[in-house]
Amino acid sequence: MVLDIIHRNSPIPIYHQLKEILLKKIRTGEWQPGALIPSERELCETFGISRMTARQAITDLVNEGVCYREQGRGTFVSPRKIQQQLQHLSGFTEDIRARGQSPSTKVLVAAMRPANETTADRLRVAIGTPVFCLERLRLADDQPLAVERTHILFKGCELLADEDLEHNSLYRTLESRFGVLLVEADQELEAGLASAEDAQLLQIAVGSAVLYTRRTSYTERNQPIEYARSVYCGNKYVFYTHLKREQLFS
Amino acid sequence: MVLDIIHRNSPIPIYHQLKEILLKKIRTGEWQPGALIPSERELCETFGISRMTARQAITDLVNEGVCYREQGRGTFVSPRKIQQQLQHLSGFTEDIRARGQSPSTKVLVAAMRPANETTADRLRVAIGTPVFCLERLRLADDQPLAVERTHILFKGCELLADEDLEHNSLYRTLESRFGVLLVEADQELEAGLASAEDAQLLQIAVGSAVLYTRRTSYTERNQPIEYARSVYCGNKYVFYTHLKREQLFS
DNA sequence: ATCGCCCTGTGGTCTATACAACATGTCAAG
DNA sequence: CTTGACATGTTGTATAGACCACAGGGCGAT
Repeated sequence: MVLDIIHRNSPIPIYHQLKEILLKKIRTGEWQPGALIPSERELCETFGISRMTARQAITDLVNEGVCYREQGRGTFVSPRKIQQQLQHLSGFTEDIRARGQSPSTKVLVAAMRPANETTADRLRVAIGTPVFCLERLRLADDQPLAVERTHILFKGCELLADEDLEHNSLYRTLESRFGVLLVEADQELEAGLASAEDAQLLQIAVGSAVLYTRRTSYTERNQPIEYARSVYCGNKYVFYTHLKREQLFS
Repeated sequence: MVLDIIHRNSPIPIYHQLKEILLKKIRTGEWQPGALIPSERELCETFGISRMTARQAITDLVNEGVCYREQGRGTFVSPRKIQQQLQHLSGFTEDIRARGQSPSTKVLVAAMRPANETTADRLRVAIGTPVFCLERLRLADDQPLAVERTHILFKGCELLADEDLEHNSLYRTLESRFGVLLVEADQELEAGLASAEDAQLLQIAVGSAVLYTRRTSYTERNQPIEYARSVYCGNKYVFYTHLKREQLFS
């Protein structure tokens, strides 16, 4: 604690400096999840700042879910958490890596095709508009895990056919090679039974449990770029979500 | 504005009272999205409170996404959005109503029981700790749709046995009768096949597609209160989520 | 007409202080 | 041994005041 000091003439607000100091202790593991962090008054004393200022730093961390307070006891480091949200939009590649497995991909289809009714509706264009269709078998440790059928539409999307989408993440390719950044998505999940075609691809029995997902992804400008339908092996894939209640319209 | 007054001897904090007053103006549409709300100093003057107190109320609203600030200009009402997130934590009753169907419930079990290993782990207590177990069959338009098995633990949870949980929402009961507000949850979703027991309850064939969910719900203080396992009919229920990419730790 | 300064009002940061509410341990009275 | 009062330390709420940074309008100099 001694080496971390507050710079009073810095343009960076004191509460923000303190926040960074505390965050560092937590991220480096010096303060483990569940650990009691110094009390507000202790922080005032240590850094020579007002309690309200120390409190503001901690309040920020609490709002971000990094810490939680217990009146009369103190402030503690939150257990793990966070990170979850991001993974959902990071795609299959990152998802699998995050769980310590080795992802691989087999491209089944990668070509321009006219949009059917559902796809056209999701991407807000006319039926028959040519869109880039990508069908991929996704594997983890060489075990088939999902079939992903995605439809992409933006200016120049036909150039996706030249990309190596077996070894590169689709989302990273969109971002780095085409400057297309997907930041939001609506997703539906539904349980079902494996069809003959899906069963064969996934090497499971017809009628096995599978999870269907349908996802529409949007750019910052709220423009739909991707519509993806996927089929996941029921016994090999679990979806995680973190839900948060908003007070509005209670 | 004249009729809304702050009660100084109320046990409810002033900043919270102010927050409610502001929220009401927004919800009733008196202040439309994009509208400029009174300045912090103006609110101090109007309600006879300190600026820091007024500021705390507004800060809460900003953190909840209801308002946004612009330095040098003022504080404004946020454009819509939100709403989606809420539905996930609003529970079955609100979910079904939202889709225009009539929800009903049959309570199968409602009693205190010792926690098993999984439940104890999720609720962060010792194995065998008595928790309130609630098992309910959920129906929409009198059609069985899901079986919900939830375990709840907080001081006084045994009094839940006296509540009418067939006609009242569990979450609303927790909130209004016990002052327990669940604001966050971690949820897992997985596809599976109906077991004999679940199939009978849901009146479907054994081996039908079902969706399993496991959810741990937390209070504002990040304390786990509820651990729920549910089974949903695969062909009658679709989960919606809205995903958003977060910058955290970028 | 345009540029630039100043004034005013806004949110942003910070201090110093006070008391309330709650958790926990200590210790004396029963 | 148990109970209750008390002390201490924690976060929660609230006040009054100060100065900074920014936005925007007014107004004079050019």
